[in-house]
Amino acid sequence: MPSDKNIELTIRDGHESAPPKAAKKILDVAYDLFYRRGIRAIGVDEIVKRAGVTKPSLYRSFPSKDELAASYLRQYDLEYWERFDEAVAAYPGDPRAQIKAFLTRIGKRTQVADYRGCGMTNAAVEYPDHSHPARVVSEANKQELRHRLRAMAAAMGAQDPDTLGDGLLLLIEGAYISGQLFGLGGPAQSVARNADLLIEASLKK
Amino acid sequence: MPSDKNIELTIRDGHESAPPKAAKKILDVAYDLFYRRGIRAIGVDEIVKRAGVTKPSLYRSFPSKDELAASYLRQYDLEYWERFDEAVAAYPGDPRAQIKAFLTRIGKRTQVADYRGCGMTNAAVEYPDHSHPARVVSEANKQELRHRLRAMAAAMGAQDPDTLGDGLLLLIEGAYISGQLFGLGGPAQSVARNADLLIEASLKK
DNA sequence: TGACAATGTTACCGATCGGTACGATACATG
DNA sequence: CATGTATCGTACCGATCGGTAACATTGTCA
Repeated sequence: MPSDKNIELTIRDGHESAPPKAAKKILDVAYDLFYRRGIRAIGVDEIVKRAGVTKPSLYRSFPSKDELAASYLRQYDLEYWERFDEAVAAYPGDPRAQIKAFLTRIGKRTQVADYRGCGMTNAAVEYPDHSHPARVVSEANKQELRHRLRAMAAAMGAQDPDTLGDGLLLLIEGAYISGQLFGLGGPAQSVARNADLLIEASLKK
Repeated sequence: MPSDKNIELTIRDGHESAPPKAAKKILDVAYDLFYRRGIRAIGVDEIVKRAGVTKPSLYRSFPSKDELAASYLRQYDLEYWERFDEAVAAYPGDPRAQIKAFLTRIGKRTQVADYRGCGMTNAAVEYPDHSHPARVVSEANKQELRHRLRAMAAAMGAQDPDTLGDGLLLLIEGAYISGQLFGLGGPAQSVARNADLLIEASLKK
């Protein structure tokens, strides 16, 4: 589900001129394959074959497979915050409703066969080395998520905003993982309700 | 941290007689390597080298790398429920305290550099294919965890036991994942407190 | 000592891994 | 039209992947 916007930002840092058309096709295919089947599970040969290009084309646009994986995650990051900001924009000034909307959406997404969870989370599991290009992007995304959740917990008047923000983060990560572990009917479908219960219990009385 | 007990149960289904000594060394090394660096990241050559054995020895005890990975997870499963049952045994008849003890332990374990989360969860992320031998073991472990948590939620008098049990599962999975994502000082350290808040809010008034 | 199971050794297999050298081809601009 | 530039495809690289064949060696126990 990569969008067409901002592709150039994820390729070669956007410093070069117009990005080659092949690069977009490669990134689109890599996005789909990396997300659905895992980064380590996909070889560059399969990517170029499915993209209808050749291997040298890939290495002209991306310095390595690891960097291609990082580009995939940068694209994922863009779309992630788009979804997040949609939920925020839907309920201006009401962080509790924003969280509820975001988690309801996550809960729905998990209830589909072959749901694969969060690409960021999965990449971090695949690459425990903190210096790996893909993991760097992943960790930055999660740090940002933590910041936002803690800020929203504070804005909704939590007794201990950091604890509530972290609790929401745990529920979200749990939903990503259990969504792909249990499939339909799994625990992830209750993430929004559990989050709301936790919020209710964490507000200043 | 593989223990010496019950090894034979995870090798060749335990139907044969005494397990070869080489098999234990192989499984121990594979356990450590698979857990710390990931299954896909480790080749059989590295396993046999670190175990001080040869490749044919590995394939005499394990039919394939995939089955070796499954054996690793069966061993992990044994030790997992040992830890779980310890927490249960520490507070007989008090499921809420049992949960609290288990989650406190998880929270502590996550607060160490290079924490790698749950081997079961990680394996499921590495192998999205539901028919993979390693994933079969992983999914069975998670189903069992869900059963137990829902039963405990019912035993502690939750208004909606299935929702609370699933909520606890989400928090636990979130702790495993965020533990390896954030390292020291991450959200996982608050898993026990958040679980207790959620429990409090979920009990029949 | 004989017998057997377990392990070791060495060498090998085809497939795939990530990555590249190099010449051909399209294309825009003068 | 010519010329340079960028993208293309063919073919190839060494390394590693999971897995095996054939045979020598060890250790144990009767």
